[in-house]
Amino acid sequence: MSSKSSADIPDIVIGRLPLYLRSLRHLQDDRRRVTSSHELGERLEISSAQIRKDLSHFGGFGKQGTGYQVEFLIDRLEDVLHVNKEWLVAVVGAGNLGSAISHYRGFQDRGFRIAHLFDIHPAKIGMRLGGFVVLALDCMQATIRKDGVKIAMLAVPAQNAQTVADQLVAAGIKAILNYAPININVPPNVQIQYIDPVAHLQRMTYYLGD
Amino acid sequence: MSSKSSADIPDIVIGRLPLYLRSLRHLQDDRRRVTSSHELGERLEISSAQIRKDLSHFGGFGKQGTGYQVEFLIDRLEDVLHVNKEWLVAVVGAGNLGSAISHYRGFQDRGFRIAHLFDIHPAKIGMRLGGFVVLALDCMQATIRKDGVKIAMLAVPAQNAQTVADQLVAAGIKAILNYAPININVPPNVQIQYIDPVAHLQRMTYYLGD
DNA sequence: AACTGTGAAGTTTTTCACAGCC
DNA sequence: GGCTGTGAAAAACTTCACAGTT
Repeated sequence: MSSKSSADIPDIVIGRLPLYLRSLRHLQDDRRRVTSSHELGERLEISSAQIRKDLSHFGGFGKQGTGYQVEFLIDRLEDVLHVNKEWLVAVVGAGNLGSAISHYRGFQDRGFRIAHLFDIHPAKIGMRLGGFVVLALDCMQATIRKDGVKIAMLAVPAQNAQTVADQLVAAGIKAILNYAPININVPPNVQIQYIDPVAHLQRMTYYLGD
Repeated sequence: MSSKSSADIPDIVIGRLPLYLRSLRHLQDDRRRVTSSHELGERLEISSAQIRKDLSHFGGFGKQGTGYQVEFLIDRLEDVLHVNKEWLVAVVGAGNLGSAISHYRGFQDRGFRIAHLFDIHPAKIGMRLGGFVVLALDCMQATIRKDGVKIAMLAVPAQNAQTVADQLVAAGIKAILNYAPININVPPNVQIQYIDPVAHLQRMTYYLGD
């Protein structure tokens, strides 16, 4: 019933919280004030018991007989995930992907603001992309350290990903979202997550047959 | 020891196979002929026992005392995942994201070829993007059906995602990779996977603290 | 009547540990 | 000696089912 220390809570539970938060926002956009584990579960194709158990790790957010207040639950989940403030994010790589990331509006309203965009190619440095001036990789470490940026998105070619990640870690980055299709080693106190569209496609073709 | 019918194999195992395949390709790029569950496990931060058990679902691919032949294992995993052929993929949405997807070179060598790029905006139709001419959404269903495309990447705004997904399913699409940050309903015989960078970021900020 | 929070039960997934082979 | 493949054991995760609350 009471909240526990963060080490107790399974990572798989943490991974679902952003999905709950996302669905709750959609409910809120539809002017809904109250919801239930059953309704959320239907939207997300997750069992209602699962949702109740996940949320119960952090305290009793619902009311028996009533359900969950949408706004209240959003606030609580934002607290838990530490997105009740705005995080600065550095983007490394100003190719097509880095450019798309820089133009994407969807980070801002969910707790993340792009602070800088870096690239190694002299031809790109100084260009404007998505409202950012492309900065040289040479000033990356100093800039990240100066502004206290803790999160980076890595959109460089696979062959450079480890080197750049090492520089990011040295500059004080604590979380990396890696778009390069390669595994990267980081110290245990640094978070890493991967985005590999092809891995998702291959997972689906397994079920498609020949 | 012998391979089993696909229904027996846990989806979580299938989800790891693309990662094994990706690592094996990197080993192959480094001219390595042989590897082991231990080496793969170190690179992927997965236990060696896990890798052996996963692979054993599909038959005995390794040799005791020796390990796994890199090329042989790549071929076997490509067979299992059905990426031993080239799949055609339709991209819907020619905004920044659709544009980045269309320019990305990394789909081709891993079994996927972009066949078409669709958008609804008259201003974009006819433009060249990443080697593709943007086609009107009106001709999407006919084009997909004509070419027998089975896979689509959805890169449209969240508010349009469900509608477009319904059209894709009606046109015969069997797998959707959805980049829109919203849950979508599809029939049970259609595969769906999600890419939501913000969900990954929020998962990491949980561990970053305030 | 409707819904949460939660122990207990059930299921899935991972790890262990070792026989068997190169 | 080094490695796989695999039953058995352990751990993790999900679902059940219901007491308790609104």
